[in-house]
Amino acid sequence: MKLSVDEVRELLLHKGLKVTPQRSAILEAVYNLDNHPTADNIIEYIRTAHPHIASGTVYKVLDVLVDSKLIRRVKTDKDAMRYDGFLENHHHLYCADSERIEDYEDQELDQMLESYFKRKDIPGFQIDEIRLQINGKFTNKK
Amino acid sequence: MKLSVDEVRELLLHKGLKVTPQRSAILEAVYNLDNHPTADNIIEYIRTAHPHIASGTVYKVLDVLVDSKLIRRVKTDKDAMRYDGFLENHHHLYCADSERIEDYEDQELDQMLESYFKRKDIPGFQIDEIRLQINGKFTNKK
DNA sequence: GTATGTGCAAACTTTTTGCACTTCG
DNA sequence: CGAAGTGCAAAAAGTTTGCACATAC
Repeated sequence: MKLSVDEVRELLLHKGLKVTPQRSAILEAVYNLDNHPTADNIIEYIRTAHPHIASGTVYKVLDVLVDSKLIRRVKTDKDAMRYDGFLENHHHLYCADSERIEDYEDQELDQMLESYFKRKDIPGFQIDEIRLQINGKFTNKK
Repeated sequence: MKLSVDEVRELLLHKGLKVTPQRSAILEAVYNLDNHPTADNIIEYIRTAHPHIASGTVYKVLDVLVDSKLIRRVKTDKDAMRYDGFLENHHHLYCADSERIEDYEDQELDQMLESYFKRKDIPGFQIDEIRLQINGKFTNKK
């Protein structure tokens, strides 16, 4: 998924956020880096075009983008948080060896889970969303 | 799940690990603290009985225990890693508001997922295990 | 013009590391 | 006894914070 600066601008405005060059660059970076980048990956990527951005700013902007649901945080077993610009509901394939994370989308699976949990109530818990962590190994090269 | 020091000793020996007071105390702590504790929670808990344990040791031991599959790391959206002493395959209920995490076990669900992914191959990926992150809100008090 | 965002640097939290000393088997 | 584990303290890595200055609307 590649987005232009204009499309990114639209996304920000649509959420009622002020459009700044930093926000545009960071949002564009998360969408265009498709490897579920860390904050550090994002900073490095942005600095090629935008050398004076402060890392504190990147963290602050990432928080804003997560809060307004333009991007998501991705859980990992490692220390650094990773980010995800894929908007539709989806799951993740994790490979512990390579630390590679790929998106996995499957509507049939989502429907199956939805009808399952509609039937099978969890006492004392109200479900917002279900995400699968599919752990295993990639058998192809990237 | 409450374990005695002797049961903990057995678990360590069974994995071919040397038994030390620190390892026993840490493993016991992870099993007996049922709130998916952080390293800090574990240190605090152990120090009541074992005041001189070094935090570096706790981190080293936790790594060993995770490697030998006696405990698991639990992914969260927050900074601190959490640990889980529940051995059987299970899923997690997450509440972002309260940071509470509960275990969720359901064999019917596991069977459904297993047969689904047996049928639906993911090209280029070999599945080891599937875990659900069920995000939502707890409606009862703890 | 004003509320909001950014840069910078310092601080903070969590985790890792190196090395001398200790302990388990 | 020897290999492996521990304590300690220092440092690394990732992230947050406070405040003066700059910018979007």
